[in-house]
Parts: sequence; structure tokens; C-alpha cells
Amino acid sequence: MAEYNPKDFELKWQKKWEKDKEFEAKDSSKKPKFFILDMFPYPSGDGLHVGHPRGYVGTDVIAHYMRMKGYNVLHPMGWDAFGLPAENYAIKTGIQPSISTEKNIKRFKEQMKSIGLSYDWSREINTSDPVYYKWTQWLFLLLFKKGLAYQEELPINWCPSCKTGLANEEVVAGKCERCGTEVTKKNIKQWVLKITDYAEKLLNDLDKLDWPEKIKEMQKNWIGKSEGADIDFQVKDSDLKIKVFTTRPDTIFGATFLVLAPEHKLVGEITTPEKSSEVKKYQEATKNKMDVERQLEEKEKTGVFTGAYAVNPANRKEIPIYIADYVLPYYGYGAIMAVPAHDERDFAFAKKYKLLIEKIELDKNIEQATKWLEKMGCAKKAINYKLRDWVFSRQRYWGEPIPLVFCEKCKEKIEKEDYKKGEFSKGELLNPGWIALSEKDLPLTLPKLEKYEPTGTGESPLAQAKDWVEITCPKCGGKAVRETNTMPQWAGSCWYFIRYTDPNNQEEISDKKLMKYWLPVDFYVGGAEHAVLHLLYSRFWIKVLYDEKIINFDEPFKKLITIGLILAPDGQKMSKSRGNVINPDDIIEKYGADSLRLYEMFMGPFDQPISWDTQGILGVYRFLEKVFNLSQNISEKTDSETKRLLNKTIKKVGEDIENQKFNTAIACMMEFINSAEKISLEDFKDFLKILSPFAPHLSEELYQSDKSIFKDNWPKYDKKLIIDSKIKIIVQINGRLRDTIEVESDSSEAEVKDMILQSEKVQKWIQEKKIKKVIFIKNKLINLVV
RNA sequence: GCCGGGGUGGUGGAAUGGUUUACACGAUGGACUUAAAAUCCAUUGGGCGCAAGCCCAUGUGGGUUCGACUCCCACUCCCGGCACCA
Repeated sequence: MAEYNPKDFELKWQKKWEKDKEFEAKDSSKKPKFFILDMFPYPSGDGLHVGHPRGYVGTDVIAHYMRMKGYNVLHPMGWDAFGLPAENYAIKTGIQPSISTEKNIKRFKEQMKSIGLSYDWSREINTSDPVYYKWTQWLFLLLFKKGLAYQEELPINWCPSCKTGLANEEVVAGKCERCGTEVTKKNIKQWVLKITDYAEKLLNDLDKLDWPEKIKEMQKNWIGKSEGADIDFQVKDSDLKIKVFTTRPDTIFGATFLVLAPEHKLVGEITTPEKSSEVKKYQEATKNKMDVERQLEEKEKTGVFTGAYAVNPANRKEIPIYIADYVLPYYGYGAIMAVPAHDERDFAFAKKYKLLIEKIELDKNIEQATKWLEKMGCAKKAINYKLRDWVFSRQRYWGEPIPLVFCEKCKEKIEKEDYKKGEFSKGELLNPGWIALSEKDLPLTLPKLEKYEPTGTGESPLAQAKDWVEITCPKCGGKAVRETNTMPQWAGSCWYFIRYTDPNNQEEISDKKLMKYWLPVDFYVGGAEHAVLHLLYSRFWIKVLYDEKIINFDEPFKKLITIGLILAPDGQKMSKSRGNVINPDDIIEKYGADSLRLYEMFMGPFDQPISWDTQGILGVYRFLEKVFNLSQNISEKTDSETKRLLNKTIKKVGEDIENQKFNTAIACMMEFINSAEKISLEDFKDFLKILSPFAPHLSEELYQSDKSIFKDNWPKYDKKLIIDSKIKIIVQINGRLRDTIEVESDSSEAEVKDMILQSEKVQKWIQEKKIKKVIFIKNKLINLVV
């Protein structure tokens, strides 16, 4: 007799599906569409580990299910291929990032194919491919021209020894990952996108989304809306005003000093000469202990008096102005009115520096206080967000070049206002001298370099490519230089799902009709680590595109599910350095792709983190073996109990897939196989259909048909068959289980009561006692209260 | 500190007001085998008992209910996120 050996047929079916284009989506169809998407991976040099497929198999199960339910399914895959590791690898080996990336992609793709994932590979995209990033650049120009991009001097992590900027991941405990030198900050002109313009929409539209509450909550906190008032404080003996934001304008009478962030722009101007050196020292100290260090520190407040005073507009009292690093430069206006009687932090500061703590009787609520201050002309109702604008440039090589040039001549023209209306875009006027490339010059391709080392000035390695940098201005034909910073990895992933609808289009981001048909994404699956950055940035770009009428939807992902991380058997995160990575290739080699798929789904709830247990695979392998063995033992007719169980299983598996409860769907199929006795070929085929999304290879192999199992419809279950004729009823006395009896289904209360009163067990518990109450639930339970 | 999610056998987990522990792993015993692997059968929360059976158990304490893993209150521990946010 034949034996279950997945190697005999898994590869065969993978090739056949590919040859038959079995899973390619049709751009027009009478069927309803369903766009199901995985977050695309960064193709690292390490290949896939068993954590990756969890999400991929989950979406694959749903994709197959929806196809069999009659949907036209778009299920694509691609590569988020720009990023730092490829660049670092190039520095070490001299190998072009494009070459190492290509190699990695090949490996990832082979691995994915060996799992039998039903991707439509004809739509594969790669963010580092000029055909793709042409449109990332085009989108950036759209934002730029709209005035949503501006330049600002911002600090980056800087290693004084390597003379290079560092990504946050390269800073370990405040030190450079490579050389161990203390990391400092360096100010660099950066491109910044005005995501804050969309803060309110991004916040409100969360309500429309079918996303996990947890993710919505995280975005809400990230956006961090608070309502209050802006209040101006006049600096004493000066024209200067200091603007603060407060959520408690009603406490203004208790404001006994002001505190500015050390980075506040007015600090230099207001500081008195005798305080100047002390203030400068404090500013310098703050600069060098930002971020990591600042957070690690005890919350002991420090600060310095500037020597200046401001006037409290409510009571005209003069109050001192301090600087302190507990006031953050990027929240509100980087300045607060300190109310020590009402705020713990202000209280601690006031105590330490012996400042006035004034208790106040609140005679106004927030609303009234704001109105009163507005009337006096010193305050305005205001809303503040924690959300900050998005720093969009990177001093890196391996990313999309920013398609802008800097032209001195155009800058002068704009500054002298010597230009015609419409000559410059909004973005060009906002950033004098910066000129957008014209659309026909896109893509602006990344030049190949010989050396990828940092420049030592903090500029991108691209600055070394003189031929590339020095060009003529597309506006005036004068001398100009290119922007040498590149875009962050998020740029390509902000909009990639759009490109799947029309991946080879040279004229447009995607055909309008195709976008209208396929978008938005119906079902999106990925790691919760992208809760704020990727998912928020993407929502932002989509809202801009919607406002520009390029697309007709304003949220990219209707439904989102997050996957739980797969941990190594030791409960730790899998990583090369820990040496605990489990490679799916080994699992497939030993047990086959179907077992890998099934185990990934069976381990536990889809959205919960879980440790890998290679032993556990045996269970699903044995199950598949039993399915195979049953196929070798088909009967003429299915016995009635098996028939009933099959119908129940069809119902349960369908419902479980729709709720992403893959583990219980599999458990239910196991129960069926464990107790199936006689089964006809027709019924066995129905079972194969519900198994096929999970174990496509074995299901196809056993299906015995001239067309693919996936061309067939999902089986229907017979409602009548699901009801058992005899039903076990739970018998309780005073709510405690004392017996169970079998009755005809739908037996009435009286019938059941008569039956159980004859039972010895029940009599024993009732004895002489009187039955006070009977609780009866049809087909389930009877409870006598005595 | 704040927000979110959790605590069920030796292990992963199932059950969202009605038989706690489905399904699976592991373990123990048995069959087959020269032997091992594989496979098959049985047992597998704890306690008492020869047995029928009874009692106890879903982090802790209380409450609601005929009946609570499930709902409510308080506490506790674990995991994830955010955090000097004015």
C-alpha cells in the first residue's frame, strides 16, 4: 500500500500551479474582488526563518478560502528592498547593494515557493527597482509641490569618531555600535513632511477601521491630541513674547514662573549677560544627553535661571524665566507656564530652586477661564498634538534619491520676488532655491558608487558622486546641485499596495480603472511592530492622494490583523546572534511543506506570540498521514455518523477561517479524521476541499480530478444533518452535574423531567426534598432546584 | 506612572453564562519486533476509596446567578506599548 510521502508530489504541484497561472488575479471579473495582503518583507541576507510564514500561511488560507467562495482574489508579494544592512554589507565587501539585494530576493522567493504560497508572482514588486521608485519619487514631488515638504535643521545621532550619522538601531546604550564612542547630536538640514496637517483626520478616521483596538489605541496615543489654550507671556522690559500651550488655563493665577526648553529659540535673546555662561553650559550639557540618556536618568529636575522675567497676564505679576530639560523642545512651543501648586513636575522644580508655590482657589472652569483670557487678549483656545512632522531624509546611499536640485539663481529670484505667477510651485516658494525635477526626468536613478563609506561631513555617500551631483537647473538652466540625501525605508512601503494593481505601468502610478476596481486593501496582515510608523505614514500618504483626487478612498487598509511573533523554543526572540533560528527549509525537508503550513496555523491563536516546538510538528504530520491513509480506504457509501460529523466539520472550518481561528479549524478536522469510519469518494473530496487551504499539496494530490481543487467551490453543509437525532442532556441538581441522559432531539421540558425523575442517581439526590424550580434549556440541560 | 492584553493539566492550548481541560505534544503501560524506530491500543488535573462514587481545582479574595474560566468589585503577578506631553 502507498505511503504518505510529501516529497513525491509537493514540488510537482507547485510547478503545475505556476505553469497553469492558477493563482493569478484577473483584472476584470464578474466575481466580487478581494485584496488580501501581507506586509512585504525586507529581503535580508539570512533568508526566511519559521516566524515569517506564520502570517504568509494565514493570508494564504484566507486567499484560498475566498477563491473557493467565489471571489476574484488579489494576493501579491514583493520586496521592501532598500535599507541599511545592504549598504553596510557593501561597505564591508564592495558588493553593489543592488546585487546583494537581488541575490537575497531570489532566495526569499525560492523559500516562499517551497511553502506552496499562492501568490500572484506576475505582480511582484521591488522598492529598489527604478521602475518602482520612479513613482515613489513622483509621489514625493506631489507632496513637495503641495507644500507638504519643508527643510528644517534637526539633530541626528552623530559618532564623532566614525564621523558618520547613525540610525537609532546603531546607537546602543548611547554609544556607537561599531566603535563604542559616545554618540552626540549634530544638526543637519533635513527634509520634513507635514504629517501634522493631517493629525485630525488621522485621528478621527480611526473610527472607520476594522483594526485591533490595541493598534488604534497606539495610533491615538501617538497622535496625542490635547485641548487647551495658547497663552502669551510678555517678557519684561522687552517686545518679546513667549507663547506657551496649557491644558489648564484655569490655573493661570498659580503660574509663578516660566520654563523654556534649553533648545528654545528665544533663550539667547532673553538671557541676561551675567547668566549667559551658565545658560550656555546647561544648553551644551542637554545637547549631549538627549534621547536615551535623558530617559535613563532619574527624574531629578535640573535647570538654570535666565535672569529674565515675564509678566503673568492674569495678575500682572513678574515671574522668573528658567530653562530646564524637563520641558521638551518639540511639544507645544517648547515652553510652559509652571503651576507648582497643580503640577507635580513643576512642584518638584519649584521646591528644588526655592520658587514661589502659590495655592489658588479655582473660581473658573477651563472653558470659562479660556474665554476670560481670550477677552483680555492674551490667550487663544488651542489644540495640540504629540505627533511631530516626519523627518524624511537619510544621509544614506541605499534609498530613493530625492528628486530635487538646489539652484542659487532661482533662490535669488524667489527672494527678490522677481518671478511670474505659476512659475514656481508652492513647495518651491516654501523652500527657496529647491527646484523639483520634471516628471519626465523620473526615475532619478541611484548612481553606482565604488565606495559607500560615509563622507565624514554627515552628508550622504552620494555627495561623492560629483558627476551626478552637479547638473543644470531644470527651471532656469543655471548651475545647480542635486539633493544627496535619500528617502527613508518607509517611503517605498507607504504606497506599495497600490502598485500591485498595475505593477508595470510606465505612464501612471497605476491605471485609474484598476485602482478603482482593486483598492483599497480588504485584508492586511502583519506584525504589530508597525502599529504606528508604517501604518500611520501610509494612511497619511493615502489621505494626500485622496485630496489630490488620484484615488477614491481615504483609508488604505479596511481590515487589519496583527500576527503574534514566533519565538525560538527557548522563549527568546529568534536571532542569528543567539543561534536559535529555525529554518523552514529544514522542516520542509523533513516533514514537507503541508506539515509546516499546518503546524504554523495549529500552534496557537494567530495573534498571540508563541514558542516554536519542533516536536509539535509530529502531531500535524501524523494527521496528514491519516488523511492519506483514509484516501487508500474509500468506501461505497458514507456511514451516517461520519456524514453528520463531516457536515459539522465543514460548518466549523468555514466559520473558523472567517474568524482567523485557524488552530481550532485544524483541531476540528483532526477530530473528524480520528473518528471517520466509512467514507465515499464524493464525501472525502468535500473534506479535501476544506483541508486544501491549509494543506494544498496533499489535497490536490488526493483530489483526483482533471482540474485544480481550487477551481471548485467551497462545500456547503446540510443544516438538517448537523442536528443529532439523539442528544445528551446535562442533568443538574442545584446547578451541579449529577447525571447525563440521552433523549430525542427537541424533547420538551415535561418529557425530559419525567425521564430524569426515573433515574436512580437523580432520586438519590432529590430524596424527600421538594422541587422548587426547574431550569430547562432545550437540547442542552435540565437543572432541578430542590 | 498611564494605556492595552493576559493568568486554565507536565507543555502548547480549547471552552465567552450550562459536562473545565477539545485538539496536539510529552509521559507511563501494553501489542508488534531479534532489537530499535515507526505504528496501534490503554492511561494521563489533584485528593479519598476495593469499588460504585464523592470532594477539590481555571492567579487571590469577595459578589451577582439555579449555575461563573466566562459577568461585577478589589487585589496580585506576567507580557506588550507609551512615558518629564505642559
